[in-house]
Amino acid sequence: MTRTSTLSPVPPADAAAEPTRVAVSTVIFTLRRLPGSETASVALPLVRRTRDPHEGLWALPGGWLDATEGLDAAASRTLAETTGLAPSYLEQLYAFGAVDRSPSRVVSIVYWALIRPDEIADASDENVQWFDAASLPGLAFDHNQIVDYALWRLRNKVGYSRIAHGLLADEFTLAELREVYEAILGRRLDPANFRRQVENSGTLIPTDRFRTGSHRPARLYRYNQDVELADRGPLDRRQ
Amino acid sequence: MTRTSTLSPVPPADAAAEPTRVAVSTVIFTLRRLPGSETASVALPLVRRTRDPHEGLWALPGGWLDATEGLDAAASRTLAETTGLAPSYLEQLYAFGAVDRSPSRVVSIVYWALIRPDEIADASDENVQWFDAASLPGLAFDHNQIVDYALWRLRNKVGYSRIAHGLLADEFTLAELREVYEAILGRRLDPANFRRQVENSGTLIPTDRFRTGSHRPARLYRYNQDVELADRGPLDRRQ
DNA sequence: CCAAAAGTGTTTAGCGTACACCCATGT
DNA sequence: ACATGGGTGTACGCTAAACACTTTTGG
Repeated sequence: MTRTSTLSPVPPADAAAEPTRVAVSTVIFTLRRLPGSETASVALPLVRRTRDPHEGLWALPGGWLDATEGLDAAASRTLAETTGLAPSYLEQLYAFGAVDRSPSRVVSIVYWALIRPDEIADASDENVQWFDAASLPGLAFDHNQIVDYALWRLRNKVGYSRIAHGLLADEFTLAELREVYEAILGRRLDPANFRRQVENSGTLIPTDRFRTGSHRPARLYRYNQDVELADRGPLDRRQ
Repeated sequence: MTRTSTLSPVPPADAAAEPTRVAVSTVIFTLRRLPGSETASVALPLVRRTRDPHEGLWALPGGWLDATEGLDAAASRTLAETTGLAPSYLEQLYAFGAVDRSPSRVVSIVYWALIRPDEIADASDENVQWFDAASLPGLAFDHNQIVDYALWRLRNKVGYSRIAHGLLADEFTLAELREVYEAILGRRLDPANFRRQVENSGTLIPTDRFRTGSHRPARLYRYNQDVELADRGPLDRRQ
């Protein structure tokens, strides 16, 4: 038998009868401080489905891939169309393609994203609602599984990458940065050790300004733009 | 404006005129010792394209996603059909979907895989050929970029995961395991320190048997099946 | 003055690296 | 016997963690 590349120009005709469609969804995280809570927690927006399948259930924001746009662009577009949000960080998470994950055959390219709390326009839209990541309802499709995986990736990546900055404004105190880490990791960090670690990492630039208001003023820091925020997949890899 | 999930049951009609197709490809690595070389090196099989686009160029093994199979199954199937290989480790790498990566619109779900050298049946197939990963020719589509990314992921993952075992037989000496690491990382490792690290990791079980043949016999080890080989994405995550 | 957060210093434990050294086998 | 890889011991340097301590503000 002589084997050749099966990537023929056109797939078999029978497959074209009910083609597999490509959707793009995004798990977008932010931090918020629940009223009466001491600590911040991870939250994400969900969109109520207005059609079958799973009409009425909450689902990840997303939509169909357009023929004229790349995957990243599709993620940004569908996220904006469904929620009005524009993430400060966006990275591909995983492609989900189990046969039974939807009544029709759908392959979903899922992204995960971060957004700063100050960039969230509180849209008075009853079909978009923010949920605490730790206590989600039953979602449409396999979206609970997807969110769990995105959370795992977030917690994992915060350990070796600078992504926590995607949740903060341009200038921030070390306490604010530490709060981000604590919310994502779900545990308290030693302020003294945290300071040294982040100072020695070379990713922060101290400014001359201070955050005042209570107790001793805290110095404000900026990102060091020379350092990559995080690996964003193969596409912006320089070589 | 009231936003809703754009995941309507059917995509727009104009998009169906020239539908986006889903392909699956695999970067499958093994180790081989080139004749006359002291060290092993990473190698991968490529398939010669027998049709346009890029007829005559070498490409990653792959094929179209079938409507009745999941993504993982499609990767295994297309890999077997094009090369006859069955990997010992298989993990999703990335979804590539740039508009201009192929003349027609194709989203490729790319996997990366490992196979043990002893599992490679040397097929006398002129359309499948093994290449040294460090010196590839110009490949079809964006496949050079994809291989580079897969190599980066391999090198990265070998640092915190047990995937190196996917390139070895059931029983192996520490020198053989070390050789795998050295080939992937591209640098020599201290035998003494390597031994301690891997022994303390708890992933190896010493057997009573030894590899003899030259100099002092070396103890053979087995995998500890209780320890996960590596994270294989969200699908076999237990919670 | 006091509370509380900002910021500094010090000690300890663990781990990776480098490297000296002994052990066991084939030739 | 000796060369060679298998295997052990040890010292050094870096970093994370724990925690005592000083500084600076608001009230």
